[in-house]
This record gives sequence, structure tokens and C-alpha cells, in this order.
Amino acid sequence: MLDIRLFRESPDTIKANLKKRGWTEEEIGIVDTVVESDLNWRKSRQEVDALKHKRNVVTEEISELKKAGKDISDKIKAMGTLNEEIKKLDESTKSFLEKRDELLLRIPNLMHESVPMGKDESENVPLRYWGEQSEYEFELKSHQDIIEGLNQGDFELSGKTSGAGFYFLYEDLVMLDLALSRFAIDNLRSSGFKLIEPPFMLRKKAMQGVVDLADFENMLYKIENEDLYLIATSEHSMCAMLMDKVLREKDLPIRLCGVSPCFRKEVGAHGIDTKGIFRTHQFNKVEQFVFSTPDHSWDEHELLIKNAETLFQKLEIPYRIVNICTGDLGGTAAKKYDLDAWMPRQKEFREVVSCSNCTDYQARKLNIRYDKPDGQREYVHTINSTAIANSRAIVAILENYQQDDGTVMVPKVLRPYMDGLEVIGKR
RNA sequence: GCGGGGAUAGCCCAGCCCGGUAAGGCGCUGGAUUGCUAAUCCAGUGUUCGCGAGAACUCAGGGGUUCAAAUCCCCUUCCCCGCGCCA
Repeated sequence: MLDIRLFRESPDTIKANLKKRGWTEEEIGIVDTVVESDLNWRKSRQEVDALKHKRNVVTEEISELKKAGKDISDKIKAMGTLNEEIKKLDESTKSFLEKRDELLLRIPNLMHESVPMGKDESENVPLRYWGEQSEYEFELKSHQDIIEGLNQGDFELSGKTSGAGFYFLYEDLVMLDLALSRFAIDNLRSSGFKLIEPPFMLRKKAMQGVVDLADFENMLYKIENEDLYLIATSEHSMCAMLMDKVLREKDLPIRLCGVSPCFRKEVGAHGIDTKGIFRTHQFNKVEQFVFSTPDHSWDEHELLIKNAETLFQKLEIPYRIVNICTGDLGGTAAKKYDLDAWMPRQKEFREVVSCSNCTDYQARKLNIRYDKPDGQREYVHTINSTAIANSRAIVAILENYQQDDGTVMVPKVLRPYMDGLEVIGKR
């Protein structure tokens, strides 16, 4: 969430940001409502503080009188009515604050100036391209057909057991999945990232600090009768793991490499991706996550996207980097790059990596701060990026590395992780 | 799941029995002193409100008793030890 001080000092900054994000004038009115409830709270707070001060003074007097052995019944009587007033006023003060904070949670992050203006994903801006798109002399197959044709997985069985959006993978594709994880892990660890296997479920309090409110409805699976949600990425666990902590500046940046399955409801997802493994309710992913000082978070953001690019370059899969525009940027991020891999069969670039700087938006919700040498205490910045989203990387490999006989070459860098296997054939 | 012990500031820890408004240490910051460093000494070091003087809050979270709660009572969460169950 945003700093309440910004609403007091510069509400127009927030309004301009909302406008860029495509909010209507009416929706932008929420900013004034926040300012108003903040004023109400502060006013009410001052009144109740004055009464509490009075109470503390009387308490002190009673203590003195009692020591002196004098009568205190008058004082105690006055205290009764005072306490009633305080209780009443305390409740309304609390409700003003709750209203303010509830509204505050609905207001998205301030965007970086380099985020391009645009109404939706069609106006995202490609920044650079890498790799050469191969020429194919034969008719390319979809990744689903390749998987089923080679008997390396099954979607009908998973449909029966679990519904659409799940998959069974067999043999070489399982090994490929594991190889991708290990490939990404080894690269990140050698760059100094700390390897983490996190909890796959989080309490609401922790989850709320990391995600948008809407995500609870559209993305997250809840465990029945428990205060637990399945993570949709290890970003969630890694970000929440330091909630309520005060870090030291010398320990920053903290660079983490998370490995976990990801669970997503994908409400609203429909159409071409219903079959196959491109968009699923469950997949494995290696994630980069950084806690940084505000001064360095933009450097870290660039570092993470570079790391992701390095992985795809080593996999020899053509891609482009896209700067996500104002109208398509999620509420938590201040700026986001996508890495879109070239899919020769679909003849288009598809998102396989997403890299966001959330600045202090998550840190403020989770209360993650750091001590500066001058004694000041500030919120950290959080930056996250996919390293490899395995199922999507597999799709990219199947599309790019397929051969005319229906088999698929294994990218060279993955072969050491697959007992030297060079070609995925029929099982 | 059962029994016992815990949760206090960035970290460690006292106070709880016996209610009177968070002590001390470490670390960090500033200052003094000193060829330099170290050591030593002094001061500061939770959150919020207030232009300010100042004030309120803060002892895992919530409720209660009381003029007054870190302290007494109840509920919840988490951690540790033992038992049980278990990949």
C-alpha cells in the first residue's frame, strides 16, 4: 500500500497515477475519501488522547492520595464516567482508521516514469529482441500434439481425475521439467542467490501483504476450514517470510532463488489454451526474489530480467523483452518487464517470464523495514522475477526444438541434467 | 491429539509470584578522549498524533477484572521439550 503521508501532502500525485492506470474520475474519488477518513481519524484521535491523558493524571493523583492515606472515592467516581467516554470514543476512532486502511489497500502502486502509456496489453512496448527464428521445412505441431504423439504425457486422464488445466507428464518430460529447475537453480546459485524451498501455503495475513485483493478471488486456492491459501508462486512465501522484520542495510540486497509448485485458479482464462500445459492450475517454477534498499531496486530489477534473459539465451530460445504499459500493469508493481518466448508453431511471442519492481508497496503492507546507518528506518523494496516457469519453458522447447519426425531435440545445456539424452522420442 | 515450558525493543535478557506505568547488556549512530585502531566515558537509538510545547500507545493477538495491567483471569495464534501418530 501507499504511504498515508502522500495522501496528506500530495493527493494529486496519486490521482494522476490512477488516471494513467485508466481509472475513471469517479473511481479516482476514492483518494478524497481516504484523505477525509484520515482527517476524521486524526481529529478523533486527538480527542481521545486528551481524555486518556486526563485519566493518566487522575490515576497518578489517586496513587499519591492513597500513599498519603487520604480519601479517594470522589476520584474513583469521576474515573468511571471518564472511562465510559474513552471507551466510546476509542471505538469510533478505531472505525475511522479501519475504514482508511481498507480503502488504502485498494489503491495501486505508483508507477515508474519509464512505464509507457497504454490502454491494455496491445500497447505494451517491445524493448529488444534476441535470437534467430528458425526456418522449418515441415508442418509444425502444437505442443499438446507432440506430448500425446510421443506418449510423454496425457491430458484426458488428468481431465478425468482433476479437471481441465491439469496434466500428467511421463518419463522424458518429467526429466525435462526437473532439468529446467536444476538448470535455473545452478545458474542463480552461482550468481550468489540463496536457494529456498518455501511453504506452499500461507496464512491470509501473510498472503494479503503480497497480493492484490482481487487475487484472492481470481487466483488463489483456499484450503477449506483452514486459514491457509496455496501459493501461486514462491514469490509469495519469500516476500512474506520477512514480515515484521527490521533488516540491516549491510545485509541488503538479499537475493533469493525459490523453487516450488504454483497453484492458480485462472478464473477468467479461456479459449485457446484450455488444452496442454501453457496455462494450468498447477506448475513448477524457479523464482528470483530480492529485498533491496530503495536506492538499488531499479538496478536489481534490471539484474533479474538480465538473469532470465541469460537462461533463455543458454536454452537458445528466441525472445523479446516487453515493457508493460500503464493500462496493463498490476496494482502491486511500479514497473514490469515480460520476457516473451518465440513460439514458431503459434507464430507469436508468448509470455514466459514476468519481472516486477514492487518498490515499497509490499514491504509497507508486510512491515519489512531496514535500519540505515544514520539511524533512520525505511521500508525495503521488493523485486521479483521468474527464472524459469517450467511448463511454459517446456512449451517453448517443444515448439522450437521439434523435428520433422515428431521427436524433439533436447537443448544442449539441459542434456547434462538428463543423463545425456539428446532427443525426446516416442515412449 | 495430550502434558509441560515459553513469546518483552534490531538482537540477548530482567521485571510477572506480591498490579503503581518497561531495567540492563550487545549492536548501531553522534560526541569526548587518543599518533591510527582498539579501549574508555557521555548521549541517542519502538509506533503514532501534534506547527510546537507536548501527548497517546507499545511487553505475541483479542477480551475481562481494576482508579491503575508486561504483571491477575479467560480465549486465540505461534515456538520449544516430552508422549502419541506419521512420509
